[in-house]
Amino acid sequence: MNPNSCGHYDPSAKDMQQLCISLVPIFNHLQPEEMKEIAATTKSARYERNGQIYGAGDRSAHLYIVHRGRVKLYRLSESGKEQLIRILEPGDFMGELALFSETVLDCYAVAMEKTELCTIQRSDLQEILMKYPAISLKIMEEFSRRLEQTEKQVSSLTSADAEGRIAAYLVQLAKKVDAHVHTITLPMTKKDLASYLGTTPETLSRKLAEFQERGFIEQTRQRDIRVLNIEALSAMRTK
Amino acid sequence: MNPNSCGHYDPSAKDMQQLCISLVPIFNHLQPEEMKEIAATTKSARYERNGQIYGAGDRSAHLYIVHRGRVKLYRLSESGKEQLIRILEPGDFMGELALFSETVLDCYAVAMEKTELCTIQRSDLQEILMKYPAISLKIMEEFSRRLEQTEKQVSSLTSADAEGRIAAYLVQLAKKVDAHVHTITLPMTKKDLASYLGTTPETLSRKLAEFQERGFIEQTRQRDIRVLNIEALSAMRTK
DNA sequence: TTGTTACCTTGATCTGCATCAATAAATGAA
DNA sequence: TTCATTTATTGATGCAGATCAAGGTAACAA
Repeated sequence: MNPNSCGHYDPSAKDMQQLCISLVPIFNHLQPEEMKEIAATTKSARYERNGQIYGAGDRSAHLYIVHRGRVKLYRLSESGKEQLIRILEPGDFMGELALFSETVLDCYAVAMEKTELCTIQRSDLQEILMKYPAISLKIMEEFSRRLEQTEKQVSSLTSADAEGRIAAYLVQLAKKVDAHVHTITLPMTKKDLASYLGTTPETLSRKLAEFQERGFIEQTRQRDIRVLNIEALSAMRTK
Repeated sequence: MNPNSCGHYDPSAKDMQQLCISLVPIFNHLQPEEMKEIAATTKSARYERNGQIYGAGDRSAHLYIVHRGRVKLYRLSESGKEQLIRILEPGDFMGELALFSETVLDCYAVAMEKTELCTIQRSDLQEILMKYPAISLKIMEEFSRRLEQTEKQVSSLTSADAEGRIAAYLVQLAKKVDAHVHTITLPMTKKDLASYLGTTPETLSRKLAEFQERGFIEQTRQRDIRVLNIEALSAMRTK
């Protein structure tokens, strides 16, 4: 699917496009002229909240790089249930499968808020990669990070129960923020989080209530949680 | 871990090493001289059945390419249970995480049979990739394939029950072999397969027995299964 | 060959959590 | 602001499958 058919292409914002290139990790190590050259091959696209970037069944041959905003990637199961794959933040990219194999996309990409993407066409990117091999190294770095992350997700699904997975997720989030504050904000709805963790909203809700009961956490607002006892949560992975 | 400390390094088999390079998909598209150049930087290592190639906690900076034999990659859960990540066959590679990030390995690699690997050092590979950018494209292709595969595994763990996952696995195997024969051989023990599918050997055994009861399959020898009704199995994914 | 070990199978039990249902609360649009 | 829709919570119920146990079988080493 051409991004222009959903989003808005703004041909006048050349500087902004270059900015996009200079912001994302896979390109921001290049020389200014190199960036300029690449920027010339990219297009920019904007999406409103809930705007669909692509859907299952599309045949895209683009690499999408998130410049601003957030994108939700999900699959639909047989029964129509939404399974969250991951959330992309600025600097992340998607669509790479279509770049290397001639496959049909099997998941949906939707903007979670006002979002701006850079897109690069398959053929253009391949030329760029042949010319600037260092970019490939960056992309592979990102690939391996994501592969590691996804493999760990498989591990946690097979080796921990729902309670353990939820606890581990909170610990992981808490460790990212300031070590003393430990107030975290869930990056998505609890419904989506439940899907991501391989459980249901009901179970997630119950487990969080139980953690609070036991004094491990305190739920302040809708998606804000203060972690009070990170050790107890850490000790929770079972099996 | 240096492969030479576990396996046997055979410095006289230069031709064999070159052969190794010429056999794996990420290198076999190169010109003969290019292959020769790369072969000069690789080492060969042999492992006996059950020989450990590396273990969790090791700090490897090698890319391992399977030349002959099969390698089992697994993680140990908190409780010491083995979780199978994947099985590598000739042409597959592993250890790529260590090539791009300075992380400690968190899984085990063990030869399932007499196995021969090529190893390339991190620094050597990075030089090669900068010199021959086409290799990076091949590696990224493989990365994206694996990422897709792993993401699908996550999907199946969250969206299908054990019965559905087992059925889907059989279908997938059956589709790989000759369409008319439909006799498949499990590539691993049922214990490992259960781990891979996120269930227990007991459940796997029971479900296979049930499938046989219902006439969908026929279990011949230990790991041989004749698929009699692939449609019924396909229709089994639930949720 | 024999012994040893690991693997597989079947039975009985028990529990974690999905599911269905019914409010309540929050969010975004108008 | 108000209304409509999505999201979150809490209760009651049922079942798939994990776990424990024990006997049978295949694989491998000596």
